[in-house]
Amino acid sequence: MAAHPAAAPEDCRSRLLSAAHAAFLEEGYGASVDRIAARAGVAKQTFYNHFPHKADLFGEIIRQVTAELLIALDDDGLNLRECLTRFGIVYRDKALSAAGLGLFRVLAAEAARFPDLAKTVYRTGPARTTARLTAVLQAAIDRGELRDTDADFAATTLLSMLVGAEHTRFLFSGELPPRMNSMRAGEIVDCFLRAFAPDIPSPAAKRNKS
Amino acid sequence: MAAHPAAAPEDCRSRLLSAAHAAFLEEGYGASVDRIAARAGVAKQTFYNHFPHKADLFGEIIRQVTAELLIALDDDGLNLRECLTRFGIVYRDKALSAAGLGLFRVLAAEAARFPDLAKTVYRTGPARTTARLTAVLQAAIDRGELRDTDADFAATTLLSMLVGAEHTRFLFSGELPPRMNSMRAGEIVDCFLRAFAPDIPSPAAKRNKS
DNA sequence: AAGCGAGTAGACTGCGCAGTCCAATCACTG
DNA sequence: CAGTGATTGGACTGCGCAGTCTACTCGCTT
Repeated sequence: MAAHPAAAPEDCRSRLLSAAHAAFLEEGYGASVDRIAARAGVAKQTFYNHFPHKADLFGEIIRQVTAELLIALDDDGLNLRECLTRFGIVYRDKALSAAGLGLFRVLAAEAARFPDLAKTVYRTGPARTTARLTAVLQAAIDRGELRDTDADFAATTLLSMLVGAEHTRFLFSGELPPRMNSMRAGEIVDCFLRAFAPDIPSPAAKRNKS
Repeated sequence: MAAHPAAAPEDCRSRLLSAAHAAFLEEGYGASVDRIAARAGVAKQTFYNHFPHKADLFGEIIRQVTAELLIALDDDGLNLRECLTRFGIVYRDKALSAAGLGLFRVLAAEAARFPDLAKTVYRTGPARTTARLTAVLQAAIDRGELRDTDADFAATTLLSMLVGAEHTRFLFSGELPPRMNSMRAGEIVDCFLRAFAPDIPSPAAKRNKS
C-alpha cells in the first residue's frame, strides 16, 4: 500500500516553488520541508528529487521574490514631480506589501546564516534602486531643478522618507498597510522637493496651491 | 564527581542576563540555553533556577534592551534646529548601533512567535518616540517656525529620514556603521527644516527652470 | 508486455534543542 | 558542626527537523 494518485507529473516543481514561496515568506527559513511538501500536495521525497538541499530552494525563492519586487524608474518626458510620484507610489506599494514585508523580515532574520544571499539581494534590490534614483536626481540637479548636493544623499533620503518608519510599524505591530499609499507618496515627494529645491535664486522654488 | 568551584552565589542571575543579552542580539531567539549558560560560565540547571522558561528570559532581555535604547528629547531653551540635531545624533547612534540593529533584527524575525512582545516594544519604543517628537513639532508649528501641516506626518518623516535606508543597508550588507553620524544628522535636519519651513512669507511664484 | 522515469507513503537515522532529574559539592548560618 | 540552599556536571526524555531509504504504483514509451 503506497502511492495514491501520483498527483502531477511535471508541475510538481512549480507547485513546490509556489508553496515554498508562501511558506518562507510566512514562516521564514524555519518552514519545514515536511510542511512545504504538504502544502504543495506532494511527497517529501519529491521535494528532494527537485532540490538537493532545503537551502537551495530557499535561495531560489528569495532571489525570485527580490526580482518580483524590483521596480522600473522611467525618466521619460514627465516632469520631475510626476516622475518621482509615480515611482513613490509603486515603491510604497511593493515595499509595504505582504511580500515586501515578508522578504524583509526573513532576510533580516537570516542574514547571519546566509550572508552572501543577503548581500546579493541588497545589491540587486535596494542598491540598484538607489543607484537608478541617484542618476535621475543627478540629472535634475544638472538641469537646475534641484539644489546642488550629493545626489546619492538625496536619493537615500527620498527612499527613507517613502517607507522608513512605516516599514518598522507594520513589521512590529502586525497591522496591515492601508491603501492611502498614493496620497501619501505625493505628500512625501512634495516634502522632498521642498527640501532639495534650489536656493540660489530668490526664495523661490515653492509649489503653490493647485 | 560533580560541582567544580560553584562559580558565584548571587551574581549568577546578572551573568545570565548579560550573557543572554549578548547571545540573543547576536543569534536571535535561536541562541540555545546551553550556549547561553556556557557563555555565562554557569550550569544549565542554574539557568532554570532563575527563569522558568527560555521565553521568559527572552522577554526580559528584549524589554531591557528596548529601555536602554529609549532616548530623551529635551525641548528646553534651544532653538528648533539645535534641538532636533541633538536628538538626531543620539537617535542615529542608537538605532544604528549593534544593539539597535540586533534588537530590530531579532524582533522582526520573532514578531510572529511573540506578537504581544513585538507590540509592547513598538509602543514603548518607536511609538513613544514618535509621540514625543510630534509634540515638539506641534509646538514649533504653533510658534510659526514650521508650516502648518500634520505634526504626526512631520515626525514620521523626520524619523524616516534619520535612519530609514541606512538601517536596511546595515541590516543586509553586514557592514558596520561609520562614525560620521553627527554630520549626517545635521544635514538631515537641515533638509527636514527646509521641507517643512513655513511658506507664507515669500510670495515667489513657480519653480523656474534655469 | 516489458521497462523506465517520476511520484507516494511511511519508516528510519542522526542531530540539536528545551526542559528534567540526580548525586555530589560548595558557602553560609545557627 | 550540622543543616540548608544554591550550584554543578552530566545523564536523560521527548520532540521536531533535514535528509535517506524502501517498497510500491502509476503513466508513458518501445
